[in-house]
Amino acid sequence: MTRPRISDVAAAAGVSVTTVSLVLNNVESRISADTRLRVQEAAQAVGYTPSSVARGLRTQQTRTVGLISDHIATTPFAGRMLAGAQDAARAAGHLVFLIDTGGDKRIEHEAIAALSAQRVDAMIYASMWHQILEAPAGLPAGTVFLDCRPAGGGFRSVVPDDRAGGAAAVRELVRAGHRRIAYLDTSDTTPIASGLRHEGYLSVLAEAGIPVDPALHVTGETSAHGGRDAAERLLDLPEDRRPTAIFCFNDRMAGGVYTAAHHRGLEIPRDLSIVGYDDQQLIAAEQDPPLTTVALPHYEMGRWAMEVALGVRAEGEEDAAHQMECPVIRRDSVGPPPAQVAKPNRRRASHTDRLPEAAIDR
Amino acid sequence: MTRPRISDVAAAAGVSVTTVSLVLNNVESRISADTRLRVQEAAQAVGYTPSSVARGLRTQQTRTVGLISDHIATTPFAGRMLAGAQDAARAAGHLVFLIDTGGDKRIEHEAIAALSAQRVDAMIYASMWHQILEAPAGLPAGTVFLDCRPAGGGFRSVVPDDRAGGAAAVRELVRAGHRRIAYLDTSDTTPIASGLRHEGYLSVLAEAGIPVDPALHVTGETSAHGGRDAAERLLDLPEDRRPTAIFCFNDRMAGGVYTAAHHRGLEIPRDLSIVGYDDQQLIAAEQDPPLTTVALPHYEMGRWAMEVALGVRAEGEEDAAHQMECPVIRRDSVGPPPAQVAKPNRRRASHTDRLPEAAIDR
DNA sequence: CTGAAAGCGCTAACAT
DNA sequence: ATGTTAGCGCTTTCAG
Repeated sequence: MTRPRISDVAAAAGVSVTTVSLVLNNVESRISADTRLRVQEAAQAVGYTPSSVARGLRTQQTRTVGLISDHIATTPFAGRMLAGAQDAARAAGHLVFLIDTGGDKRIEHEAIAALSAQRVDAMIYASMWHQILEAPAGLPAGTVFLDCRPAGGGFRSVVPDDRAGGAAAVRELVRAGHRRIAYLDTSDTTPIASGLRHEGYLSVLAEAGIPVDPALHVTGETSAHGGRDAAERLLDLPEDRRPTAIFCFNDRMAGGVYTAAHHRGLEIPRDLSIVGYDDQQLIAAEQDPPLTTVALPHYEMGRWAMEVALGVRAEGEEDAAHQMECPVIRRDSVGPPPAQVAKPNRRRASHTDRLPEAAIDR
Repeated sequence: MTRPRISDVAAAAGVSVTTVSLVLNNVESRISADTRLRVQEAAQAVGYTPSSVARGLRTQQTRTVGLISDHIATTPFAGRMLAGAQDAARAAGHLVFLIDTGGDKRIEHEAIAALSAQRVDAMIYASMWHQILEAPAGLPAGTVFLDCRPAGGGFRSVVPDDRAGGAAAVRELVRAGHRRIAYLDTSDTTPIASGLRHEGYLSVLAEAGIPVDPALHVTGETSAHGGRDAAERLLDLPEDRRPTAIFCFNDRMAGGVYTAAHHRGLEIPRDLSIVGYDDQQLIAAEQDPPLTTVALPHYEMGRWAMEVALGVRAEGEEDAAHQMECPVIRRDSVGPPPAQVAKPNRRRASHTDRLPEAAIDR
């Protein structure tokens, strides 16, 4: 038994294939209402489903999109990007081919070729985390970069605004009254986010008139363990130099800070406030107390990328390299700093008092 | 500028399209070596990429597969299934359409229709977690179910062997010398895995001649919090009835057990041994000490599903509903039970001594 | 060893 | 208001 085709429907309805095509595609109502009905019934009766393949060949539009990524599909990390991209694609009536290259350049090359051969209407090149990378050869012109940017430019892209995100995190802490705020950074120099968040940290300190203490910028391996080690160093500082709050490069490292704090009998947020980054559900929401963190707008970025790739969103010229806001997710790991027990410091107190709300409020 | 087609290559090489097609598809070397070379060079020169769409129309084979899932792509959970499926697809020269329905039946229905319209060569229906579900209407005959099974049968499927997995977890504990082993179960009655793992638990207890204590089977919400609460109840038991080891429904809940243990000053595994399930990297590997757990063979299941869907793996008849082994991942949360301090119990001791290794060893 | 030609299933001029 | 027909770009008989 072979699949019914349009001519079968035409025969069953006693009309031409043109008519069938016209009614099934809702083209110009130049077809009479009752032929229309007859055709629809005939199509139903024979169980007809138009072939997207034939249609694609004829129209030169496949209504498919290729999404190439290094690891996003196979990693517990950025699945929400996929969800956003998918939703946008579905809304536009497109199907998505997903290829995870695992970071293998050869596979990536093949993927681009295969996707081109499939005549996808658009292509998205996604990364697991915010980075700047060499655009692979052979990418079609309209390709949009998701969570990464091409080193040489030439493609549209969307990435999180990590600078603003870092600033928002630290501002959260400054608002709560903290003055000794550490940045527990990753020692990995690859992620561009590390530096950007640091810039955000520095800018808010400046806004709030808080002097920078280099001892409060520590780094560690990007893991709970690394976070814990780095936190130990911070908490080993003499009491007047010890931070009352720690902004962590990510939630995993923040998890390590919890461990370090618990081991010293420090209660969060009473004795120490913590802000993470990434809003990884499995970590952030399940800490005790739940971790206040900055969310990466994965879903929105995925959606944006797909929408501009498909042309349903007309992005402005200046928007070719889009930055997306990272909202802070308030949970319970931030509180006011512990009351100063010893050596109250006039200088510190006065600064806190005249903290310009306006300056830290946007 | 339009894409070059096969006739352009033919013209450039001074041969017919037949010849071009033949050499580009490596068909029967009835083509002379030098025409072959000329054609290849011409193809290269004009930048020719065969259209999979046209080829698909002609051959009625698209070399594409549809993968419909509820949530696997957008959840931090089972991405490895995708990786396995992808790798198998790539090995077979197929591209995969991925559709996440978010559990929405209407979207699922549209997805099946869209994929059929695309004339995919095969289809996989995947679930985020092991369950038995009603097969949606319209699924093509050869569809294979991944991490789930159709209630009525009729489709091939692959799921983890949760019964054996539960048994392996508990055996791990029995081997370490434990006799008072709790099963910290989920209170959610949906997951079929819960009951299967319980069966495994019971069977190993029986094997080892350990009497079942109903007080040692507790349930909680499927989260760190739920795990913690349930663990509290277990640890509140009078000393002689308290478990020395806890097998948890999953790693998240096991994380809660760590918290409960720490709060009481219990050290793992010195005072309490723990085994989880799922091997979620973000949780299991980052616990302190790292959690011994049972891994779900996501990658292998994804691979298996794709291979049978594509027919590269000839599964036996009896294998239509395949069960895949869940390996235990040994880390550092299991140790011998704490030395009995009070009321040494002759019965208990004698049992431990004559524990039949053979019985618990397979 | 190579080429001509039919046809995969559809859409869209162009007729009528 | 509806039908005829020419392709979309390829593979594959069937002839030479």
